[in-house]
Amino acid sequence: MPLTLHDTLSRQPKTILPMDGQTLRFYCCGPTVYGPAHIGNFRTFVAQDVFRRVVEKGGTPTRHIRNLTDVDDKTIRDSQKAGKSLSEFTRFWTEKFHADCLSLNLLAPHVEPSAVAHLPHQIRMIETLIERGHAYAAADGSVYFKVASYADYGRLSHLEDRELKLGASSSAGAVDHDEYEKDSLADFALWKARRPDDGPNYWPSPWGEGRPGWHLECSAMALEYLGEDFDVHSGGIDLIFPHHENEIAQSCCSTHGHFARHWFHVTHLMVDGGKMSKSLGNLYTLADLEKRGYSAAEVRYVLISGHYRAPLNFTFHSLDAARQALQKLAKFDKALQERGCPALPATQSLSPGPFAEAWQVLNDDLNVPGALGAIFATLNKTKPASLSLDEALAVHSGLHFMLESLGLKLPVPSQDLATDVPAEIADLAERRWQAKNAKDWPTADSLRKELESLGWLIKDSKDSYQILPK
RNA sequence: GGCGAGGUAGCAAAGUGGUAAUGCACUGGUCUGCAAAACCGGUAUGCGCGGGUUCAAUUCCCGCCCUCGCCUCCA
Repeated sequence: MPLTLHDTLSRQPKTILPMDGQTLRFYCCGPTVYGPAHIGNFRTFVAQDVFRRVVEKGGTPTRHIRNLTDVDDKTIRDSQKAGKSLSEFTRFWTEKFHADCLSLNLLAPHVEPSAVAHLPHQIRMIETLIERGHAYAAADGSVYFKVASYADYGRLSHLEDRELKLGASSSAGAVDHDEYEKDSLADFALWKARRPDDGPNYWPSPWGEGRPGWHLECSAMALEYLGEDFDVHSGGIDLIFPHHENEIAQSCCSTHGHFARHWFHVTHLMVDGGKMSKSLGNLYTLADLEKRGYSAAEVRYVLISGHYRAPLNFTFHSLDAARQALQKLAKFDKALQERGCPALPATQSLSPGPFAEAWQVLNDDLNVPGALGAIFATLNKTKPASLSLDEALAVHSGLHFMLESLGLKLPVPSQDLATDVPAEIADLAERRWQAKNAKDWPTADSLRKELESLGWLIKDSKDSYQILPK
């Protein structure tokens, strides 16, 4: 079953097949490591992760590259503010990022190149662009890409006549005073000449000391690790313009390739119906949510619970819903285990089995919410206790095939959570049990109420009872 | 102003030219001394608004309203 995915460039759904017939090569724009990534950033990375998992589950190996932007205005500014060297500063945030990725069950990219580590590659690309007449050095030592030299500029973002429309832009007046050297307002920096406030963060180049422009790193690293031509390029929807537009221009002008064949963009996450922003106080990191008692798995569930091309509204209620949904899956899995299935399939599941519909839906433009719906529909009509062992094993294997495709790890069912019950609580519970057995309902009920107010719930069964944290 | 995405039950969110998946919440039942948990049910005559096409539209077409994103370095 081939995966189809919407392509931003052609605005059409396209079948995803590796152009070399073997490995699907794809590049994702990674984070700028100057602070903790927020859940909006992670919506994109999680969507890319599901994409990779579905491709691999479908039987196609992948080569996944995701860069780290470890030199730009923000990293330079904030590292100096923190009194740290750029590399020390970005290493710290890179490690934080990796820890979050691990918590969210993101598969590590095959290569995670950093901009600073690929300066020669970027310089080489600039030299080629200058030789071919697509770039020019300004008097101050900066180098710019000449947008007018590339006829196809604007195809991705559909802004063919950008310069004419600049007057309508609200930010048109905010021309960067440092970029007055440009021939045209539309031209963008490939190399930025050293400035006093860069501190010690500059490198030598044929045009003098300075640092690479942001757009260039992705082009250079994609070329290095994927070649001139590769299958899929991905990022947040905000990167379409100018970042990806510029990447296409640089890459196509410095090689003879077509660059990425397919563009996969993930729509932004909204919070409480609006944009996430620090000033509104609704910008959350994974750590913020964990502090409030939510697990990374629950966050992941919320992030994939909307289609990647539709805006998704993040709320705490949706986190609570995710918790219950995961519990429902976990309880079903437990029931299968009680029917004789192993905790996890002995080997990686190879087919969706009874969840074929969910798998099919998932392969139609990565419709995760549709797939989740189909999974629950199958769940609701399957009674583990009434299955033969073979049937149970097929359901179990299919379920895990789908969970692996979505990168969902099941929590421990809440009633199985081992908790330390304080002696005082255990004592109250025991007294209530005695009262109950003595049919002294008023005493039993008041003790149960007391326990509840202390944060503990009692779950009775025939011959015993369980104490659970509320 | 230009380009793009979206408006479906209390919340979230799929989907289809023939009468609306799924999760949460709510609610009825079974069970229980009563609860909780679990299990079995129920819950949008309706899919932003107004026209049109059609035997039939939430789904196609036209117009309008609203929300969100981008328009030079924000995933």
